[in-house]
Amino acid sequence: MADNLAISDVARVLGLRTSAIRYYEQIGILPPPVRRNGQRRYEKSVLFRLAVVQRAQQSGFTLDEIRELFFGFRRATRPPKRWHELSERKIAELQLRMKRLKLMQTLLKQMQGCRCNALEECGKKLLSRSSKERNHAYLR
Amino acid sequence: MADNLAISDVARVLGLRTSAIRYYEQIGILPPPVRRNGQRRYEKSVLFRLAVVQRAQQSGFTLDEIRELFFGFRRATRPPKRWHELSERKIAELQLRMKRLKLMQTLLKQMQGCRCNALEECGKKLLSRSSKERNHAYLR
DNA sequence: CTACGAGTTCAAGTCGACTTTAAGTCAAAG
DNA sequence: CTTTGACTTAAAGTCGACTTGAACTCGTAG
Repeated sequence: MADNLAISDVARVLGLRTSAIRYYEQIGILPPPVRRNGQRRYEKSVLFRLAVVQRAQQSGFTLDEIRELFFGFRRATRPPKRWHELSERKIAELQLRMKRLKLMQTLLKQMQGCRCNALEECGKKLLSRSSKERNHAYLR
Repeated sequence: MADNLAISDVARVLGLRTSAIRYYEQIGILPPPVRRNGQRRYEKSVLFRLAVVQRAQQSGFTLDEIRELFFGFRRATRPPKRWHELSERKIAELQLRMKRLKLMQTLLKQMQGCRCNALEECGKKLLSRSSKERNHAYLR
């Protein structure tokens, strides 16, 4: 696969629409690429960048967060303190998210075991738990 | 805490706005409650239901999925086969999501270690991996 | 020369999940 | 009585993340 990819090539590899790629450029997730006859030509590195963007989105980050987190500082200059704090928070957030997914999984499994009141019982647990959590503002 | 909760009580306990609760009723996530002088009065069970809804949302389920998954069959009748399959898929989906969060966490940690090209390298790995995955349509 | 396929821009449209606004009802307090 | 505060409805608005549509420009193939 050569460099100088057309926008449709990039789209195909990543499973995106070309409109999404233009949109990313517009909001500063992708840098404006070189042009040939007015058309965008990309180098391979954009594919790696987009792959990270996709995964970060699947991890629940917004495009604004992604821009900040991954492209918010000049490479070759070490991540500044502000970024370090941000990522530290995000790492903790991911940890919490994972715990919650695990709980959700457990609930679904319980429901499968035909514990038909699992829903209500689980709701009770969640409720008492979240009233505790609400005191030390944990997420967002 | 008595039964016969006003909509504002429910909202306060769950940390929602009243408008969200009315919206849930409208789209069938909550059953229409009894009314007193035209006003909605809820029993405690609605709190448990909403707690589950919130967690499911945080786990990445849409409201449509939540309605199907959790309120899509009459309680007391054991979950039908169709539901069982659906939840089986959702459980697998959660597993995949968790794996991805873990990967994301690893990436962030690598970037913290000032491996400033971690981003590009990680992108490469993700890309080669996802071209494999695309063959056995894994999610959605 | 013209027709095509792929690209371009800019503005407007869509979707999910709500929120906001406007106008109205009701019971209890002053 | 009138005011207050909490509720009601229906319709319109918002936000993020794109998509769609209309009108246009290219280079190449016939």
